[in-house]
Amino acid sequence: MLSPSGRENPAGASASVRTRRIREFAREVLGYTEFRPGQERAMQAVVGGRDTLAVLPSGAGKTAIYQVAGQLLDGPVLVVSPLIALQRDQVERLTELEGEAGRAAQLNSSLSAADQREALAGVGDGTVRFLFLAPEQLAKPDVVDSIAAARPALFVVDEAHCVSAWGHDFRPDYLRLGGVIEQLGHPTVLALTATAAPPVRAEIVEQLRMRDAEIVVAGFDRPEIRLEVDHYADAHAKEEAVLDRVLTEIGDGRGPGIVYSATRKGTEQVAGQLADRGLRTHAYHAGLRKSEREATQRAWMEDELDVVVATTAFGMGIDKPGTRFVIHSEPADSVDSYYQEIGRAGRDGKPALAVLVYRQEDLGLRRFFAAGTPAEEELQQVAGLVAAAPAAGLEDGVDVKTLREETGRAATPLARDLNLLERVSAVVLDEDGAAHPADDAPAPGEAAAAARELAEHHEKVDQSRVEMMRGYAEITECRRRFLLGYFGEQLAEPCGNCDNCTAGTAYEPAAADADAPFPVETSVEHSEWGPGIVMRVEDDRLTVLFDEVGYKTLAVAAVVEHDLLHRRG
DNA sequence: CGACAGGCCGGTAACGGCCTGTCGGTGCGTTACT
Repeated sequence: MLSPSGRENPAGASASVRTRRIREFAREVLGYTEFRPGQERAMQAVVGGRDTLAVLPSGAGKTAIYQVAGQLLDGPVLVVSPLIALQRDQVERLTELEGEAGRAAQLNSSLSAADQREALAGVGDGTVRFLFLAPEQLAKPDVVDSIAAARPALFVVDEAHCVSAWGHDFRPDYLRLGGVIEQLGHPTVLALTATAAPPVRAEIVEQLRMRDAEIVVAGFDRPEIRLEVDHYADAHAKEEAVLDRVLTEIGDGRGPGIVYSATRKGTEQVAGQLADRGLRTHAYHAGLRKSEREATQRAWMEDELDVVVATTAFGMGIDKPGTRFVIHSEPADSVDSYYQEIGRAGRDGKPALAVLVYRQEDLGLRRFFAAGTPAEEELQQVAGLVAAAPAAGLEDGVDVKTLREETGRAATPLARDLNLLERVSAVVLDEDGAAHPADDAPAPGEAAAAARELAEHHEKVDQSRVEMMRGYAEITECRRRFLLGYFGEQLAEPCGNCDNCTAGTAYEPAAADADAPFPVETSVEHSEWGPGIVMRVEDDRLTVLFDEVGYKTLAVAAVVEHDLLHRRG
């Protein structure tokens, strides 16, 4: 079967023909002699036209999936990528294969208007096979129109956990990708990420409106990373401990490494103190000049630094296989983030170390960031102003600037309010970011109540994710077992490579038994919190992930005595 | 939620203690100005 371009169309071909074509292409063009776990299955699914979510560890060749699939499908491939720097790297990598895999281009605001037009024209005339862009580009109707006209074959969302982590307020265009995919006629969707717990996977599938999604999950375990948590009650003692751990590792010749701090100020303090002690180090956070950040990143990649002390700004797209340790001076906002961050150590497969230097109070900042359900009156005021706009003669809608003048509030919370109102179908945002009342919009009071409820739901889930981070820090059992369980994988034996295994506490409790009333992965229903899935069973406690309220830990005795949970399904 | 800075109080003055307010993370794009 030949497609109009004269290319064999594997979507219509049999599975065995697809397999042959995938293997040939991977060998000839990419030089693959064998696939890494999950890779070929994901390629199969995508080439067969199936929406696919692939959760594969870093370095497992996620890029190769769309390179191969993109070559075997008939039409351009869009790759949504969160950072312009990442897009640039990917384009460079693909350009090395140009001719075989097809030309790659990027579309973003760092290009001149002429270059942006050229990239879109290239997609239209078939000379550009891979187009890399940020979700914000797809908020522009003319961009979507010209891409739609080129009939894309594949829509890739790289670093797809950003949909759930950033979409709700920080980069709302991530949540609009589902609608964009529909506008493009629903090309095959491929979502890629290295770290996503089951609820994050579910959210990615839902937000991107993936149909009958094939979910490929491969090997979460990183046994080469030793896991440790050091507990401190005193802030000063904790700071000293961070410095000591770094100095010990570097002093013993195990380096280089990354220190993560929750605040910009924290990164500068720690970097300053490490520099005073003779280490080659730099702070890295989003408040530094671009040139400074690039210099630090380059020095890090070229082995000129012992340690980078960074906020979460450092990491995505930075792949340094010889990173020997990752030390956290504060807990991450979720186990998902934490695993992503420590996963930057030991990518060469050699032993590496992940230490969380933990103080319970440090979770406060994470709780603060997870909070932020706006007051209903605030939402109602915004909804009211938008609803009144047409009658007030504001035909171009209400923009954030106008709202600031009317309400006296800051732009960020107002943008968040508008996003919430948009998601409860009260408001429509146009390409300029101005708000218009939706058709059949609910009354402002009703809209505000619905929006508040939605925000509250997210807040509960986010807070429960912080609680799971606390759980990781405070368990006495095998830490790897906890981490893998969080991602839905069960480890049969304690790992032997975490502090609790070394101390022996990991072996003490009777391991989660099959005769527990609700074993791991049981579907349950709670009278107040609704349906959920048992994620963890300890001696006397159960952790359940509820659809509506996130993770909850329940005492087994209370569950039995008050008949709190029922099996489902 | 918690750390920290600044102001205020107290029948000495200097400084310790309390209260109050502010701030804290991630990046795209656009625009104004060098």
